[in-house]
Amino acid sequence: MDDPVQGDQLKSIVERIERLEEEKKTIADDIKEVYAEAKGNGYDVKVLRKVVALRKRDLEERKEEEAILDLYLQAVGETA
Amino acid sequence: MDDPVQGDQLKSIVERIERLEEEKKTIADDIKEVYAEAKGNGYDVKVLRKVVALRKRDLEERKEEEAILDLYLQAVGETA
Amino acid sequence: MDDPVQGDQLKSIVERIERLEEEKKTIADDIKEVYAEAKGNGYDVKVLRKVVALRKRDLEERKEEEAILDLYLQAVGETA
Amino acid sequence: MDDPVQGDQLKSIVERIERLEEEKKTIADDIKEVYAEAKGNGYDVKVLRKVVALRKRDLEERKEEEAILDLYLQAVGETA
DNA sequence: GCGCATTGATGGCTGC
DNA sequence: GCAGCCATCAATGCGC
Repeated sequence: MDDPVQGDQLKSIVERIERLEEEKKTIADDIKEVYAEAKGNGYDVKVLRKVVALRKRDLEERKEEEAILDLYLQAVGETA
Repeated sequence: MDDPVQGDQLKSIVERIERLEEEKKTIADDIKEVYAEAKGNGYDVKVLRKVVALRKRDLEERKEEEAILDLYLQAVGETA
Repeated sequence: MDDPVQGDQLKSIVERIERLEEEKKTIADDIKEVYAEAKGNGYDVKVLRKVVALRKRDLEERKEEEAILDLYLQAVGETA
Repeated sequence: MDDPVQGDQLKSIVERIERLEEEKKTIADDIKEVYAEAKGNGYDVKVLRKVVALRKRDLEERKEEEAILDLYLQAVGETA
């Protein structure tokens, strides 16, 4: 641990994470801005969020069904 | 609502949000990757997370203290 | 806080929670048993879990759609 | 799989699991209610949770110690 | 100030 | 038996 190289590696890891988290926060703020702007244009934010969530869910649902289909196929025919 | 322009605006809003959320997810995945890589190099992820959280907290406290200091300075007639 | 009645109330709260958590654990164990039994009868537990999860998701999806429909109706007609 | 009896068995398994999961959810909701009620009576939920968690841990540790004690007793030729 | 939604942490289950 | 994965649960932050 006192090895400078090890210390540098740790430092590098932490800094990479912090950098990425900043970027993530920036994007999260951008999203908030879009909602705020939409609200300013008369949209109901709650509804908007529902729409986005529902579309996301639909997408996941579709993926999920594919996954279970694959499982069935494997269970029946031994091969994917 | 049946106004095509309004519909397009709504569509645009939803798509902008979805685009941003994808970016956010990409970054979140990057962060996970860094942790996974660190783990592969023998670091304790739990500890790592604590370090990051602690630094974040420290940073926020420092900002908070600066903000308070600014208030004090203003209160005594100094311009920050 | 030193009021015995207050102390008893706290005790009562904690005990109610603990009782409920025990019940919850019992049920969780029952679920495990069912899976184990199914496995003993030749069922693929992984597939079983997928089936259960998928059905749950379908149900939630339906509820979600109803919720968003209600929101739309409210947004349009002012009344639920 | 096309055997009706097998199909019924599968159905039965899934339904038993779903029934149990509903019960589990009911209890989880009851627990939430108790916390909410406690909050309404002026208790700090966060602290309450700590209390419950601590007692749980204590209980587990006591069991653990008993288990170790049993092992010791067996090791010296005593029957537990 | 409260409730909600997201995010992070923990513990349990499964597969190797 | 252990590591990785997943589901659950607690905590924080945000919006109303």
